[in-house]
Amino acid sequence: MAAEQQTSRFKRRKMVPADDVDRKNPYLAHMYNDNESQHDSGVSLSDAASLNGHPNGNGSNGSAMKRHATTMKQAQTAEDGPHNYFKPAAQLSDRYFGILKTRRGLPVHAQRQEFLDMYQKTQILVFVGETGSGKTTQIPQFVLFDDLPQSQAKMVACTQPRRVAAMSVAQRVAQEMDVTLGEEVGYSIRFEDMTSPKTILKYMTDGMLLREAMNDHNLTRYSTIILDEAHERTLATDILMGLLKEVVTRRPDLKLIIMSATLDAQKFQKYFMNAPLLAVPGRTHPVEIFYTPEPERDYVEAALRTVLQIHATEPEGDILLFLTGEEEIEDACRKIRLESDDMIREADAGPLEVYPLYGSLPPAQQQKIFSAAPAPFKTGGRPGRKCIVSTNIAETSLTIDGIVYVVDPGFSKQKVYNPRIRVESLLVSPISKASAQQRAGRAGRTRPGKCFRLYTEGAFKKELIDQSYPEILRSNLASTVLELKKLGIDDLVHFDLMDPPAPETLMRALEELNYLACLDDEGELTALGKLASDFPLDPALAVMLISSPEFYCSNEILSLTSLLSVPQVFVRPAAARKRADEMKELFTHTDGDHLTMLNVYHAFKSPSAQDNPKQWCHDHFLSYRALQQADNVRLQLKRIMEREEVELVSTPFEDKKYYENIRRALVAGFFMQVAKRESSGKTYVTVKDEQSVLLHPSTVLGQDSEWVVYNEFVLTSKNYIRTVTAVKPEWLLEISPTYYNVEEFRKGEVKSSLMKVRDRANRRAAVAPAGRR
DNA sequence: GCTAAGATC
Repeated sequence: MAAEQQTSRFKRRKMVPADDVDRKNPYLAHMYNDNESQHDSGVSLSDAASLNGHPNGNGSNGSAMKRHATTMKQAQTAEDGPHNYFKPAAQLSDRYFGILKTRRGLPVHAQRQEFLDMYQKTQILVFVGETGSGKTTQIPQFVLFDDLPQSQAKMVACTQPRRVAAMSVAQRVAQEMDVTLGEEVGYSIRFEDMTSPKTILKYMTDGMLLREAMNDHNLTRYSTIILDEAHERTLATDILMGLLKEVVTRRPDLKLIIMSATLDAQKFQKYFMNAPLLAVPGRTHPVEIFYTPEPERDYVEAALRTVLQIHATEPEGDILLFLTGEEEIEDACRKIRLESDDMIREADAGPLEVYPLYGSLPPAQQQKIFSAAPAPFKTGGRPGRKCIVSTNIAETSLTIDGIVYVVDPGFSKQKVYNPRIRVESLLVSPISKASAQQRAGRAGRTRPGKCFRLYTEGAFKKELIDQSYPEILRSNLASTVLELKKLGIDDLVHFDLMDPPAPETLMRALEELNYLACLDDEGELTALGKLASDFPLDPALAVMLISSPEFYCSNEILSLTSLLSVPQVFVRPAAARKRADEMKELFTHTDGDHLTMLNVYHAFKSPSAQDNPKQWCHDHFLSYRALQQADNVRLQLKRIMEREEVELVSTPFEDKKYYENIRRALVAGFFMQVAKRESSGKTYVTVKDEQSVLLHPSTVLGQDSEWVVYNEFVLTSKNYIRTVTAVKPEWLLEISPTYYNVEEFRKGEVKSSLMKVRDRANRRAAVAPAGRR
């Protein structure tokens, strides 16, 4: 059978099981050569009791524990109950003891004493724990029993890159500690603060901790801060690391734990003044890796072929295929379904259920990936299985049990930033070795699995970089620089980041903030800049919002800002493009996409739509989720505006300047994102950078607008500007004279055109009576 | 002729 042959084209390669790796792990050297026996005996209960008093003032159970001098034995005694150590009045439940037994079987538990020894000795600790080690749930609890934050009226914080992780881990740990979620154990994410004055352990997003740091530079509420998943190197984690590196010197009482997957632990150690490192093995099943002997020309085609081969020839087990984006995924799903139907008819294959998975999929659709694989057509027949075709959301954010086969073509969409043309865009790029490993690991969650890499072993070794570049090296840093200024970091150039961005990127950010008048010419934060940093928004959006009362439309700009900070509100399913476009026309404002979006929002908030908003959105091909989210953001921003006394005003809808005012306010924030149509008629050129661009095909704007502001630059098959609205050149000169200092423009169509406009305006001004202007 | 995913007092 052809499929059989093709499978054997994969070169077999045995992957070493995680445990073996760890035995040979040089980071673990310290485990085997020193004084671990000294703690083995532990402190006897009576010894412990003679130490300091119980921090709760209640020694009802466990032994008295001295802060930063406790032992594993003491903690375990306390955990063994019968009373809840952190809630002395409460008796521990049966469920608690059930979970406790499981917890004590986790790999981290075997090294609890070792962890305590290191934690007590050092201010900063790097902790490496692989998947399945239990680090995220257990380490914070180990810390609690030694740090005793309640005795200092402080908390232990544990950051996560994702909201869902912060929520679900907090939920789990509250159960493990037999407390109510939101009391002793809570979480804090945007739009939801699930903590109380009782809280001693708080899981939170890294962005949330960063926001807190802006108002409390020393993070005084915390006695220990744990940065989890630090290897993901999110922008917020990177900045927190730089910040905390300074905070620890100002606050000798603060302890810091950096938790990461193994790969670059030494880098963290080095960065944190050679902090000691503790490594704990994970618990996963071995995954066999296969490579293609030759490079594949068309990775999608190769991926489909591989999936079908697995279905035809491999034993029972579900398949996970990684592709790069929505359209590619939907297309692949369609093709796999077609082919598998043929296989069922012609080759007696088992049933195959195919599910797409990507972030913008409605939650109900996302949930489907967890449904059980289909049963064989008849008992004893060929196994049924499910195949999930996913973006890299399945690499870190979503874990699907039951996956035995992973197909990895080796690509993902990644953000790249080019400071020269100031364009952030998404490009399909090769993944890193670390990502490839993470993907392979998805096959070994429940039992031994196989991973088919659609590239050669040579390519894996030589062409893939070890780690993806951290986000800070791939982003426009305007909002980061503003945050750093607000964090009290004056000297950005010498701020010690783990991977300092290119000087050009920093310069661009400073320049942009200076044009936005958030920083003065000395680089100091202005009043506007301070105010802008209070909003969880990109600087351009924040400035637009803050300026909008001057244009009598802050209510409208508030709505628009919210809409621009959430995913696309227009839905356009491949099967109903025409109807979707017709529906969009109902909202179209011919002057631009911004105004069209605003029309959508107003319609959404109208009583007739609010009657059954979900249905209404469905009928009008709009994303209910996005609009709801926009509503949420709007409320949050509105509260900040009220607090900061930014006026909320509107131009009456009947006023003929209603839309014009909104368009002018757009210019106040986005004057740097303006393009002019070239005389040739089809293409546009961005001002100053002179990039040749096209209007994105989704725009409502015709080709008749000479000047437009755009919300984003997307670099896909061509250079597009997306979400565009027509503006008048005289507004540019009037609203942002510093940026539109025409003399400084490079010679060209933009310059000559703006000069004409300026001269016309000047003539008019000269003629007009002084009092009239 | 449209292409990620995660985050923000």
